[in-house]
Amino acid sequence: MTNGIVNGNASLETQFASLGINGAKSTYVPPHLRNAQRAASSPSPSPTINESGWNDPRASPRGGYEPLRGGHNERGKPNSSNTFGSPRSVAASDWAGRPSTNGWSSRESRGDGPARETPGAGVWRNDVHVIGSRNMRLEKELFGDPSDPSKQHTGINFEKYDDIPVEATGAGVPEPVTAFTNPPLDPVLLENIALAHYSTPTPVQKYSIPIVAANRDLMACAQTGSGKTGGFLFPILSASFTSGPRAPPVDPNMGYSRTRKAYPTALILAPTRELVSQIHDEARKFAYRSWVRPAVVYGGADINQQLRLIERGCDLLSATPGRLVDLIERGRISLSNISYLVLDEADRMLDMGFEPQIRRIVQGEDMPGVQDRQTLMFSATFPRDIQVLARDFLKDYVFLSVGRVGSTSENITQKIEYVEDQDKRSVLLDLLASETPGGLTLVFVETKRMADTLSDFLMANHLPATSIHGDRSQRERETALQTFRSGRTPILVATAVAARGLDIPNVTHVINYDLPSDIDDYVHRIGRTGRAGNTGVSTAFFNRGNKNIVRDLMELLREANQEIPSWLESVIHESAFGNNFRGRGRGGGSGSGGGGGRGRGGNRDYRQSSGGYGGGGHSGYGGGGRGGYGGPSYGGYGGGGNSYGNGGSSWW
DNA sequence: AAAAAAT
Repeated sequence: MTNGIVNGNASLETQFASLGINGAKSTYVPPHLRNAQRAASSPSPSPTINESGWNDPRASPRGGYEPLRGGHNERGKPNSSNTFGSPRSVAASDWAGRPSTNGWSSRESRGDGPARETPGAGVWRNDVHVIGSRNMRLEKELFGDPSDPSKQHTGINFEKYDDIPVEATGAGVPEPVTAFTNPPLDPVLLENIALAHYSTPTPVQKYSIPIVAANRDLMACAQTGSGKTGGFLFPILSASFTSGPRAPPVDPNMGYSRTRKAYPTALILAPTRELVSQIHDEARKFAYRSWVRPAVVYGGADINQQLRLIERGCDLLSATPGRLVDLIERGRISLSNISYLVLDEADRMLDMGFEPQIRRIVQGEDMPGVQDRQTLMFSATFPRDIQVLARDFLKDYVFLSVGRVGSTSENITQKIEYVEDQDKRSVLLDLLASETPGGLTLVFVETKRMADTLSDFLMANHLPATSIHGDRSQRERETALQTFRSGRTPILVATAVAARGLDIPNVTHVINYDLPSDIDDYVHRIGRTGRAGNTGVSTAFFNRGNKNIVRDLMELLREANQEIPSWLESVIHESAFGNNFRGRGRGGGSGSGGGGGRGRGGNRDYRQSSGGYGGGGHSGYGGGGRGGYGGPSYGGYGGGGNSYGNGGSSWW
């Protein structure tokens, strides 16, 4: 939810203008930064100038903060007892000799006194969670109101979820919860959950809440729309609210370094900037009124802005790997305080070549070892490289497999049209012409160039379209997303950057102008519609160039009870002989690959397969047959040679 | 083959 512009179009202009007024270069400030700054700025800001926070002397990199020597003294208190590493001299009952918990991470927690407290933000003081006062303006910004369609809450709350198959395996799986209740969740979190109008936990949440509460690690095969974000935010925030901040370590450079270092206690890694931004927005909701300060860092945005915001509080950090590594190298973020690590869309991150950065972050820096933190990993699939990552990053984890939410849900009608490449444009125009007004249409293409040319083409035809892809600037990307969300440009042409995770309410139609070559991508793409119990339509343009996906596509359509055009059947026969493009290990390409297996490892807990490493084979899952979802397509690697299919490698 | 991501 890219917010910040919800107050109207003027808001954006005003904020850019205010940047100019302050004599700064007109650096682009992404929406969430504007919000965070506003939230952090003084309680009674003068309307426009302070909106950006830049006029607040405390926001200045030089002028604002206290000198660092001597640690982070609380304003108005004697300096002597507040140095990092030296016990605080406070009443015996409270701090228990801990150093300044929460570090410098918020002014409030440094005891700035009530006058400086930010409305809507709490503090951890004297071992007590002091809840911040309510702030209606912030509440409206975070949770929206019923009249704001761009803030509708999605992906949560429907009975349909009861039908989604969930499998939890591992030693001693905690019983799932059935509701958001006080034990195990912190009351403050419950209030925020209520504000967000979430009434019932989704399957992922039902399991993840007790799993994390029991200090277990989690490997979850689940897709967005399954309430994944809440699945990790709820238990982590709940535990954080209850137990308070973890004491930051003594930094040997503290007295000399010019810069402050942030010591987040929770880290969330995700593959794309927009996704990270969206997670951060959720975190802001559920951290409301608590001592936890969410922060976010990603590339393409002004790093100095991000640094300033980090200095204002960085307890729960959402990040893309590259920018995080950068900030670690600059010595501005330490991971030594991490209690919770979340890898979201892990398979996607590996696909994108993030493994070196991720390994560096998790294993090559100062993050506590696997035994000293809790790790949650989310992935749509569970191919071998993810299994290896799970083995390295997780300890005795619970494996959770949630059925495919997007595709199996019958609220998406999937249509496949045979369209030759040269006809695609005119077919698209026809399709868009027959669109019912009020809905949003997402058009997926394979290349960035195509995204540009196609959106240009649509605009030339007087259609309100925009585009998003990785070669556009971050500013353009966010503007595109915002105008799309708000309905000002109800047609968005997108590359894979928008395929996963983005939660955009009211997308009524997903058009696969170009089909992806990977069925998982297809599933994610169509999952952008039909959310929140709404119905959605997906149309795919298929031609002979898409042979590589036809088998998986048919399987999927069948699974989802969708109509399968007869010509599609003939294409599969065309390609059945000659080039066996899938080389599906044993079975010679017959349909026995198993529903959902997709030659990629499916989403089974491999530890239960014979030959799997590490796992104590416990029972509970028969393992035979097509179990509704994620049928076993491999016989466990390690034993039996190459039955593992092509393990995610390409066939060409 | 393409996309994404630190600069």
